[in-house]
Amino acid sequence: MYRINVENLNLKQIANSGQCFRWKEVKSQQEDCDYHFRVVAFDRCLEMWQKGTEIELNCSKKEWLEIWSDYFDITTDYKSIGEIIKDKGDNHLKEAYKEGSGMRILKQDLWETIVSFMISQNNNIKRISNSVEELCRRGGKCCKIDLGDECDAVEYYSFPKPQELDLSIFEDSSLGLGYRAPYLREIYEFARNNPMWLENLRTLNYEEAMKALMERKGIGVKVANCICLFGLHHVEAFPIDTHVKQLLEKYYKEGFDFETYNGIAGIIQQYLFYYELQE
DNA sequence: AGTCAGGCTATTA
DNA sequence: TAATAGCCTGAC
Repeated sequence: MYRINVENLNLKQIANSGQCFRWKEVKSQQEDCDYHFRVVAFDRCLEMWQKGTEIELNCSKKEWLEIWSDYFDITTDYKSIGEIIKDKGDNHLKEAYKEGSGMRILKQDLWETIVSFMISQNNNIKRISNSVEELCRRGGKCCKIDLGDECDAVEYYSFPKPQELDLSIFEDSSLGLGYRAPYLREIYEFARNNPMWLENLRTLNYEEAMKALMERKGIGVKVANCICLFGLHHVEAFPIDTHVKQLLEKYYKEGFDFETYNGIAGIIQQYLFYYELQE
C-alpha cells in the first residue's frame, strides 16, 4: 500500500473523461472513501481509493515512482494551467474548470492507445469498452492478484501486444468491431512486421506523429489526435469529436481562442469535454 | 423506424 | 479541394 496526496487529481473526473477504457469503478466496502477504481495498464492492475485529495494505492512506493506516477502525469503542473484559465479564460471554460480541476492527461501505453482509439471511431463508450475487454480476454495474458483475506482474488487480462496476438480473432464478429476489424487486423500485422515503427513514433514531434499515424488505414485526423494526446502526450493536440464539435458551435460561435492555450490545447479540450458530458 | 454513437475510406463533382 | 454515401452494431 502507498498513499499519495496531490492537487488536481480526481479519479472520477479522469475515469469519465473518455481517455481510458479500462478503468472500472468498484463498489467499495470501505465507507471512508469517495471513489474506488481499478485500472489495468502496463500488464498490471492497480486499485485506487480516493478520499478528498488523499489517494491510497495497492502498490509499493517503488512501483508508484517507477510506473504509476508517470502514468498520472505527475510532473505536469495542472495548478498553473488552472491559474491561466482563471486569469485569461472565458466564462464557459472557467465553469468547466471549476467542475473538472482534477482532470489529468494520462500517459497511457502507446500501443493500447492506438488500438483503443481505432476501435472508438463512430462508436460509443460501452461498445468500445466491451470490445477492448474482449480483445484482452481473448488475446492478452491472464494474471491474478490477491487483494487480501477479505476479498476474492481479482483476475485480469493484459492488453495484447502485436507479436502475441493470433490475428484470426479478427475473422469472426465476436469482438463487436464491425467494419473496424480489418483496420485492427492490419495495424496488428503492420506493427508486428515493423517493430521499430512504434519506437520511432515516440521520437517524432506532434506534426510528424500525426502524419505517420494517418498513413495507417483506420486512423484519420480525430483518432490520430487522440493517440497524440493520450498515447504520446503531445498536449497541444486538440481532438475534435462530435461532442467537442457541438460545444464549439454552441459556446464558441465566434471562434475558440487557441492562441492563449498554445501548446496545452489538449488539456483545455479535456476540461471542456468533461464539463459538456456532465450537463 | 430512424437516429446516433468520442469517424474513416472511397467516391464523386 | 470539398462534399457526401456507406459502413458494423446496439441503444434509445
